[in-house]
Amino acid sequence: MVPLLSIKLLDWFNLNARILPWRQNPQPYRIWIAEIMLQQTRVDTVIPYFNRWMEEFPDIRSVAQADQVDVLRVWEGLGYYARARNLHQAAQIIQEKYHGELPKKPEELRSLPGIGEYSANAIASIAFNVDLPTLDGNISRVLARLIALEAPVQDKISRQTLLNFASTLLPIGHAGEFNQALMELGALVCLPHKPHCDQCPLIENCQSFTKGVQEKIPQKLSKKNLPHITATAGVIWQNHRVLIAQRPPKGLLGGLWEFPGGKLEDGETLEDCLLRELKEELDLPVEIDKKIAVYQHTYTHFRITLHAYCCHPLTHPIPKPKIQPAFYWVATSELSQFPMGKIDRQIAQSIFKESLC
DNA sequence: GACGCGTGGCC
DNA sequence: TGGCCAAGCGT
Repeated sequence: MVPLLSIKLLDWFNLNARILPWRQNPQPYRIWIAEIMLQQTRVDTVIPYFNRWMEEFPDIRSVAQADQVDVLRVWEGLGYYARARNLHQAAQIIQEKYHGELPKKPEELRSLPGIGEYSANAIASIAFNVDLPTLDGNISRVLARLIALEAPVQDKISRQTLLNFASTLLPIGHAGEFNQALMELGALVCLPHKPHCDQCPLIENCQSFTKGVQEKIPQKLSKKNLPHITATAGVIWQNHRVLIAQRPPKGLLGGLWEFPGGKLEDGETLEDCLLRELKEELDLPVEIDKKIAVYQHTYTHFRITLHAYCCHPLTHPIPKPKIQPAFYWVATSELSQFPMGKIDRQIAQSIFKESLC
């Protein structure tokens, strides 16, 4: 027996579902890639990345066989780069352990790097129509409003309550549509701010609307203020080439390339900071020429003001590529081949276009 | 369980 | 314009 609420939701979804690339041709591989890209990322942002990914990597084997630099290059700009590294690793595991086919069992999906509780059930239900509920930000908000859940949805007890509720609503044989319908309703109607309750197919079932508390649910957790750091980076020139370094394989912008530099310490001038960092990282004394630009950027957990300078080496021999940390001297025309975060890409663009220094 | 992890868009 | 996110995962 399918609850009336679920019937209304599925009917609404049939009429209002957006046409999206991964819905046009819902192969398990495409669903998997879409789910990973959509983690913490808007649909409009994902669409061009998804399409380009499918051109570069049409199947799991092509991902597994790719070099990490090519995977990161396609991912550049999408953020949370561990997703790309995990996708790459997962593709290789699928090749070796699952004969190149995405596994269907939720627990096997869950064991792959980058696939957690949400994604395992989302992929199993959407790609393989396994009858399982799942919780993401949208679904949690929609369900919490339906039952006027006052506790934060992140709480363990809340999550269990919402998952149990979802289970009672789940239409057997249609879990994939049901989960997508809840997410779509959350994305298009049951918005975090100013939800469009007048357009909602579930308005008669919504305890929050009845009580007029839909804007207060789900309860928001207070956020901490972001610390602010100042840093420097050097564009070091030698024979019409510049030096770029690869970041450590994990952590912030892991595996991406950057112009070397680092954080400003207490009582240090910007120039002192840059000279110290280049000495520490590269054992390279330089002359600082002129400032290129100052960049402001906000990451998830801190803000940064980065001062970029043109530099020239003072000694020979100049450093040669090593293994980890790797670094290269590259022509400005080659910079686009190396995946970079936002700030370093801006620096690379400006020195390429304007031939600075 | 808390924290680290990107970016672009919104008002 | 700065704060607040937006289809979470790994440690």
